Amino acid sequence: MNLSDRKKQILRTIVEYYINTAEPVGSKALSGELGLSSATIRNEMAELTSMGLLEQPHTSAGRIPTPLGYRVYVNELMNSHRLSISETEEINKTMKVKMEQLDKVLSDASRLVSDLTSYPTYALAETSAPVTIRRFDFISVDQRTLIAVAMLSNNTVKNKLMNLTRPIDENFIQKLGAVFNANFTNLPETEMDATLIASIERATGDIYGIVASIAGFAIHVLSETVTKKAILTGTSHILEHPEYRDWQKAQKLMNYLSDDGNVIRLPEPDDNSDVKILIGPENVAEELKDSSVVVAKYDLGDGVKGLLGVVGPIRMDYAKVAANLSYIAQGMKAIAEGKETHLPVLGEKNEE
Amino acid sequence: MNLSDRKKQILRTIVEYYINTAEPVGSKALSGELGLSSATIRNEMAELTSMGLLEQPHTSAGRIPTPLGYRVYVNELMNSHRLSISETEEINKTMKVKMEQLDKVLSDASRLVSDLTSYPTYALAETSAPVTIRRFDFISVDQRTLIAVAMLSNNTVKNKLMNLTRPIDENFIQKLGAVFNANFTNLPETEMDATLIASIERATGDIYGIVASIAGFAIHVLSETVTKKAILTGTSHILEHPEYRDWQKAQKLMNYLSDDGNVIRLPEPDDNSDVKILIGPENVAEELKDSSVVVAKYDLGDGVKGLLGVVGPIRMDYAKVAANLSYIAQGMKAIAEGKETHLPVLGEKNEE
DNA sequence: CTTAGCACTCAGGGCTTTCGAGTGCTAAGC
DNA sequence: GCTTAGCACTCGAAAGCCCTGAGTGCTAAG
Repeated sequence: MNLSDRKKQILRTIVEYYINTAEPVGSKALSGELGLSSATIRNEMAELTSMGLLEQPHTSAGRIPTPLGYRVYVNELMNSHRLSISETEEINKTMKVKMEQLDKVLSDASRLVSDLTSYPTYALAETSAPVTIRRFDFISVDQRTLIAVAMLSNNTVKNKLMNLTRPIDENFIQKLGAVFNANFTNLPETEMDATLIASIERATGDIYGIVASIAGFAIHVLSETVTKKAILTGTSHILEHPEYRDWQKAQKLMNYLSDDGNVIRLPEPDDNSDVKILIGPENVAEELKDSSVVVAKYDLGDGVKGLLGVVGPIRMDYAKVAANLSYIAQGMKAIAEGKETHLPVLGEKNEE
Repeated sequence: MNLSDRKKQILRTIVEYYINTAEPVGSKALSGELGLSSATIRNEMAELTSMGLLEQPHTSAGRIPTPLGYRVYVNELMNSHRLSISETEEINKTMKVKMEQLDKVLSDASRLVSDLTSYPTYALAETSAPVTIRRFDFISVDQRTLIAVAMLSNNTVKNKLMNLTRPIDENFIQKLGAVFNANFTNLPETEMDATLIASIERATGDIYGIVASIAGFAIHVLSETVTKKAILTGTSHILEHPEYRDWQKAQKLMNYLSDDGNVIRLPEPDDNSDVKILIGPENVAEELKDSSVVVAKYDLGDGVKGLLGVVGPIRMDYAKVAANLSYIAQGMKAIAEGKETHLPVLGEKNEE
């Protein structure tokens, strides 16, 4: 998109003005800001309108950006928002709380973003590398109770308590361990089939019916780790934005988001960028055509990756949201590792 | 509250009419239903109004129940809603899906209720009996990695993977197990103090700094099990109800509910009843003064108890909500035990 | 005690008017 | 040739107004 510098400046000013006020921007308002007469600006605006970057809600109103206008803004004009000292300090302070499990990391990060941006925020996690069981251990609690512990290739540990119908003997437990570790480890879920399980039953001489339970546990564990996890926070924020004052619109969006499946299917940033921005109609889902999505990816190591995303009106403060998202996505790894977070404090004080 | 039979009937009819339509009820509408002239009904309504059971939104409108009116209705007039065959069948069908963890039981039950009632629904779980650690096990994964497994008195098992700075030797692991099981089991969290931990460090001759980590893990585990868990589903339903068309009201309520702490502090049914109903101003929280809460309690055994609650407008179908809640609360135990749920199919087909 | 009749009230919907922000166009100025 | 002042025009939003009709309380007759 080839625009004169002045057109660029006008477009940028309009987008930013509109992001803040949610009111169509008229030529007079800009003339003060840019040192040009309103007439001149009207001429420029007319051209931007015919180029499809601006539109008028009705004849006698100011201009608002079209989705294409936002796209040009985001691609070419947006100053990357520099987090102010107070912003980074707030983030760091909140992050410092040491977090323990993945669940908590996700929900805390998501809450943090949604508090900072006033938009609903989702966090997704998935373990990308195919997980296998690296090792089994069996611990007898008492004569009729056994704990099966599975250690996974991604360094997480799962366990299950099993109740037996008759007393079990210690030798058998040893044998269970030996056989399972020899034959049932490092397998993808698909190879844990009935034949294999039957052969293990024979090898151990299982008379408790426990082998089948353990195999079931193993399969369950693997299937569970593949599942993506979604967390959603701050949906009620959308009610603050005038574009969702119509309760049906708000509800449509909230319903869409409250189904984890939908959230999981949202797109992710390309390999070479860390934030992706989808503006209004660029979204594939019908329910999101009137909204925008900003999404960042993070990597916690150990094969755990995920997305952190924000959903809001098309009139969204893309610069600020993108800055916050990528800063926090970046910090999540430190958090997950339980380190005291110590992200660099960025930027100087922003324009305000 | 002493009312003539006719007054009772009129009050009941008004409440039920208003629950369905959300429109003030006039004397004419009732005269058809009750076989009395509108003038007579007006006289009765005037009296009910002066008794504080009904009110008029404005002079020329019909009557709506006051919170006190609802209270009388709930206490004395409400037919307990009999779930229709199709209703119970739907519930049973949905419940039959076998659920695995507490988390899932809660969120499924909560979703089920919110789908059935179209109100936001919360589910709380808490383990009431103080939990202790019954037993520790330590499994070495490799030279520098150790899994600590804690088995709790409520038959759940927790574990944590620990990384060591230097290779560990098998004898030391044995010793760890012996010492921890002898000195650190069956203790409340409060007794796991620094003195005790120091003495264990001495007894094991810990040179890895691992004792402190294990103790930390144990304390964390215990503190976590005491924590109440809250799940919230279907908040967007409130937008469907005309009393929350004003976005600020909707947001006030949603915000209040989205803070787990608030939800946890909601009241619970008295010992002798299984459902509690709080009508509008009867709620202590300012944010709930315009809403009603219906809450049922359940008991999953193993010391896990909880609440299942619905929040909605004061004009709520108390009978139906209470019936659904208590039916499902009753069924949760079966679900949690992984049984095929087989609740009795209740009632005959309802009035409609 | 019930009911028909009647005058009265008042919120809500529809219609009109007014107001003003903003526009495009034209003509004058630098 | 670009910029700007001026002007007529457009049209949504807000305000005012009227009308309608549902619902009321009261009274008097059955």
